[in-house]
Amino acid sequence: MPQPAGSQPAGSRRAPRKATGRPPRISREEVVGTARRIVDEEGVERLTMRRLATEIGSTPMALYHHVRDKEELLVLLLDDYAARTLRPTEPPADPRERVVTAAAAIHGALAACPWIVEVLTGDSLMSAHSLWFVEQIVDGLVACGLPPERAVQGYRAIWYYTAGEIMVRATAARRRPDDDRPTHRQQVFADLDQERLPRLAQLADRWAPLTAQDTYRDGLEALVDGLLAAR
Amino acid sequence: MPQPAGSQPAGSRRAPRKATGRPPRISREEVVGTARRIVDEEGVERLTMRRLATEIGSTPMALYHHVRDKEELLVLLLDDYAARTLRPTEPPADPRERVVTAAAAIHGALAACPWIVEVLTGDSLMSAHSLWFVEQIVDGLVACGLPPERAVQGYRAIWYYTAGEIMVRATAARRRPDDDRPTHRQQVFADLDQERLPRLAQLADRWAPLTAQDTYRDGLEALVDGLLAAR
DNA sequence: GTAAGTTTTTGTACATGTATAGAAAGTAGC
DNA sequence: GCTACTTTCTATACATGTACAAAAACTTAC
Repeated sequence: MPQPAGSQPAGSRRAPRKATGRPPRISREEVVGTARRIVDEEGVERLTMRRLATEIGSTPMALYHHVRDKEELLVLLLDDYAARTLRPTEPPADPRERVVTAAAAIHGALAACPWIVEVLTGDSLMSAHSLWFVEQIVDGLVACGLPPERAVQGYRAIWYYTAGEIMVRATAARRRPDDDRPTHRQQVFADLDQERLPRLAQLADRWAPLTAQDTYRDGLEALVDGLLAAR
Repeated sequence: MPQPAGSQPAGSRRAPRKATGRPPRISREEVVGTARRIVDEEGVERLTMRRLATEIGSTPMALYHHVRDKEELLVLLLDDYAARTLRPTEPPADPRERVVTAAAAIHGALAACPWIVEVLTGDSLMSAHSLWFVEQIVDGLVACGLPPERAVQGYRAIWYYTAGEIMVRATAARRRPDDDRPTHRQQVFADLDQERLPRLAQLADRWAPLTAQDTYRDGLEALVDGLLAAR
């Protein structure tokens, strides 16, 4: 089982006895750093394992001793990105405001980083560098009077909402520009059954501009208010 | 420009003059139907274009005259699935209940269909067969007193929340069973900074069971209540 | 009949992620 | 020195989606 290097056996902190085995020529940091440069300069779609290997001066399969697979590499990139952009700020005094502000901060960071959808998994947000914001959300909900279990549930709801918004947004943006075929939505709205779906038919022409608006914050506040209202 | 066959020129309804060009040996329906069978029997990961082609008795590239690419094929599959499982039912009288019921119906159908995450795009839900439920949601929100624009916003928020939940759920389930490395979450929770993140540290051991619970409906109701509360 | 035009099908080729096997480069024990 | 062991790296191979070009099978115009 190839142990993904990087974290040396945490047991013996001192006495760093000489490592055994062939000495590495590349490091995980070098892999992630170079990958970051490629993504920054040319976009995530140009990041291939072969490209990354030649850029580093190695071979594709050598990378796999430092990252488990490409997905893990992308998660590391996301974490790296979060570490650089998500800076804790002075939290507002009002606990509800603390929740909203922290969620909006996470959302803003992710929205500015359009390629993450490929890694937007359940655990993605749990990177060490975003935990402070999670803490703000959970703690804010508790401070508003929710019992801890409900606060965790509330955090999860907020995360679902946030991740879903990011995903839909990114998918819409990923549309190839030279894609001249009509959108699925356009297609469907074209022949609406006025009898069966009167409300949608009535809103058909206003649908596109309405869905183009950024209403993340409105929905977020509604969700938080709903969570805080005792049921 | 290869016109994706299937919809013949809608202009001349009558006088179905003989089609020109080489007559097709396979149809879009056959492609989708066979794909559905493969997915049903062996799972979506076994659905490859080559496999599908040989199953039909054709060649991989021939498929591309009936579907634009594999993603479109998956969207067609999802639509087909929705058509079979999403049956309109008698909507509740209470408009708020109508909203919640319709959203839960969509969520239930998607949750039972674990492979859709690969297609869970912005437009995916806009398939013709799910529009009735969208109508229920929008109409219910309007009936609760929201102006139409706010109702559309509300529908979008509900969809973000729902899609996010499905995505996170599916990603968690996709974990390969023989994956013995610790989850990212476990990793992170292992060394929590008690000083900086007291709330999370306090909840660390309860986190896993809490996030295993299905709380979709609670969050949905909170969201709907928040949307309905005039701000 | 033949020629032109259109649509579908086929064959070949490429880029990609990554599995697998073995070579290379070091340390420790003798 | 030599052998055993460990870790890292290299070479080769495969499955996949799909781009591209050419062939095949029709209809229509002459």
